[in-house]
Amino acid sequence: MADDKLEKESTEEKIFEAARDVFHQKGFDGARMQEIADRANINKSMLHYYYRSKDKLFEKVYQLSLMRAIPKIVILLNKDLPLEEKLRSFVREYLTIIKKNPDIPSFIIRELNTNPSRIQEFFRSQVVKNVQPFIDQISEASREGKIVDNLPAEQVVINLISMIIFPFIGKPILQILFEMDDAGFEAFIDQRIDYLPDYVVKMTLK
Amino acid sequence: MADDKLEKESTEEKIFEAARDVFHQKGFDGARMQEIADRANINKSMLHYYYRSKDKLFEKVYQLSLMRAIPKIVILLNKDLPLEEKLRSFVREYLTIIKKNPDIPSFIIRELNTNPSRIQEFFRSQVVKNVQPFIDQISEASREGKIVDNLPAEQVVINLISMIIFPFIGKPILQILFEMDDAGFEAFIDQRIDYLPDYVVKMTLK
DNA sequence: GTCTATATCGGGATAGAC
DNA sequence: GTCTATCCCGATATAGAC
Repeated sequence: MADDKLEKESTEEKIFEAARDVFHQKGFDGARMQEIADRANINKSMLHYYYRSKDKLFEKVYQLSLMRAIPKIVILLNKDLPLEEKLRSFVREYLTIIKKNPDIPSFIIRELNTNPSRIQEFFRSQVVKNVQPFIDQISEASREGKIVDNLPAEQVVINLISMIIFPFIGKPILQILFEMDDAGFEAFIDQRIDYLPDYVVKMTLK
Repeated sequence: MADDKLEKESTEEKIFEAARDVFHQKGFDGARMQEIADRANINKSMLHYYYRSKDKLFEKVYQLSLMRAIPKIVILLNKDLPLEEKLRSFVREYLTIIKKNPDIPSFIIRELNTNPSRIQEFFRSQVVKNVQPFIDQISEASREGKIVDNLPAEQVVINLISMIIFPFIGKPILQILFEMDDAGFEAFIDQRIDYLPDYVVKMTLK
């Protein structure tokens, strides 16, 4: 999807976009250089001309995928906002970003579970320290007795992330279970964007 | 884990268990017949002697994995219980089962997202009709105004499943984010088994 | 920069001896 | 049933002409 753009677009870009699509769908192990070439409508040897190897190409793809999924969120988490407001906008923003890149979660999760080492360093260096203020803010609130059931921050955070990310990862199940087509799924996500921010606040804060 | 059993165990069983471990960790595409053979401590050609092909072996593995993860749950969902009780036990039972087979969720989700056709038929034939009564029960409750925010059944169900399954899939993220080792993760799950059943009821029913 | 041809290798699968 | 040797294909990667 996404193209049929007859506009001029460099071979390098065409390759990258094709690679992104294929890696996202099939994962590193399932991806075939030939399929990437076909989708980019170029000769297979061009892949190596521009990117040297499958590994290097993959590296580029997942770094950009992570960059696209994470930094915008992280900025939000570092702002000096009351927890309630931060929860609300975290859920809304995150859902909105993923909606635009709906195959990134399953891609990242797949690679993370299949080949952790390749990708873990990015998390450790880029994500952890930026999420820490948010975690601290929740821990603080919990100590002050403001969190439902006095849950520790880990539980609150995982509940948040679960409800935001999982629907995209579980899309195939969802579509079978509720006989949804792609349009139905999008409507389903829009509904989530609508109610989930307030819902999360309600289920988290006393 | 799980072995070092010096007891006699048939070659066929050793192969199956090794295959299960490798397929669960690496997925179909990432798995290597050689690695399975090594782990089972047998010769590679034995794999073909007993299971003909990688495809056939995989088929056996994922069918058993699904069988292990799903039927017990499904029975529960068909019982004639009040919704509140059903929610509570659904969450508790499901968490407990997955805790014993913690790598199954990411395995199933990976294959479902990577190669849907292979696995979708099972869901369609085995799962959907058995989950339907549960879905109907929730829809009914929603019509009667008993569900928080009057959420439709799809949203309720996905919220449930998300909170149950995602922590296992997201384990690598969790472990980085909260500097958890495996013991820490298990404690984290035990905590969920403890609070989540009631928590879910509270956030779902008025 | 783009193509064709080819090298190289890994991995699934089979043959056949024991 | 178990082993060794080998086949064969598919996939990454490179060489080299244009």
